[in-house]
Amino acid sequence: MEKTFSNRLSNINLHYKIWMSDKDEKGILGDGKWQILKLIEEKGSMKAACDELGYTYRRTWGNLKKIEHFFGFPLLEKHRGGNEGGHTMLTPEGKKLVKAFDHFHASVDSVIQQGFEKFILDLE
Amino acid sequence: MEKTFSNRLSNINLHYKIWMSDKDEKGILGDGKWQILKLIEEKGSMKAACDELGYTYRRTWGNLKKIEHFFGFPLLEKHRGGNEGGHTMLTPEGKKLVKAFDHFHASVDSVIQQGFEKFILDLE
DNA sequence: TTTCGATATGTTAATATCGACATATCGAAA
DNA sequence: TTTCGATATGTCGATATTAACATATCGAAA
Repeated sequence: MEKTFSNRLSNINLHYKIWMSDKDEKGILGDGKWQILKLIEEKGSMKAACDELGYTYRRTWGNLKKIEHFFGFPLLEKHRGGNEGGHTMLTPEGKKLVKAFDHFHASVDSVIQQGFEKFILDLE
Repeated sequence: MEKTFSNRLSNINLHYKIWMSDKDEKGILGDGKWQILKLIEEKGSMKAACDELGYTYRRTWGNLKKIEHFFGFPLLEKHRGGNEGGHTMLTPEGKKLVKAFDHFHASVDSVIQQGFEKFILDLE
C-alpha cells in the first residue's frame, strides 16, 4: 500500500504561479505576461512575439493594456507605420521590471523544487 | 519618476499558487482544495467545511471526487445516515498528505516573501 | 420504524473567458 | 504619394467554468 501510494506520487507534476494584483485583485500580471514582455523585448515586435507563443494578437494587446494600466506606467514603447508596419520595445522601466522578475522567479524556482522533493519524501 | 514608480509598486500584492497534476494536466490539486481538506479534518464534515468557506456543497463534492481519482487513493472516509445525517473524515493517507503539504507550503511562504521584497528593492 | 440532516448526483441557468473575424490607422521607405 | 505590414480596437459567437436548483439515498438514534 505504501508502495503504491508513493509510486503514484512519483508521476505527479508540480506547478506554481506567481502573480501580482492591486487591492481589487484587478490588473493581474503573471507568468504568461512576463513571458510575452520578454519576447517582445527580444523580437522588437508584438506580433512576432504572439506568433511564436501561439497567442492571438488581439488577446495579447488587451493583456498588455491591462498591465500598463495596472502599473500606471508605460512599459512598452510602441510605434506604428513605416515600411515594416511598426515595432514595439520595452521602456527602461519595462526592462527593469522584467529583469527583476526574472531574478525573483529564478530564486524561487530552486526552493520550490527542493521543497517538493522533501514533500514527496515525507510521504514515503 | 522613480519615486512614483516605486510608490506604485508598494501597493501591489503578491500571490502565488502551487498545484499538482498528472501528465495530462488533469486532476489538479491546489491550495483551495488543501484548505477544504484541512477544514474537513477539523470539522469532521464536508458540509460544515463548505459553509465556513462559502463554497457550495455541490462544487466541493465534485472537486473532492477529482482529487481522489487523481491520487487513485481514498483520502476521505465518508459516512452517511444516522441522526446527524453523516460525517466525513480523512483517511491516514489523507492526513499524511495534508500535513506534508502544510510543511511544504510553510517553507515556501517565507522564501517567496523575502524574494518579493528583494524584487521591489531591485526596482528602486 | 420513523425521523433527520449530511452525503450523493443529475440538470440547467448564469458567467466569464477565449477565439475568430473585421476593419481602421499609422508613417517610413521605396 | 503609394505601399505595406504591424499596431489599434470593436464585436460577437463559441467554450469553459461556476452557481443554482432539485432530488435521491443512507442509517444511527429516538
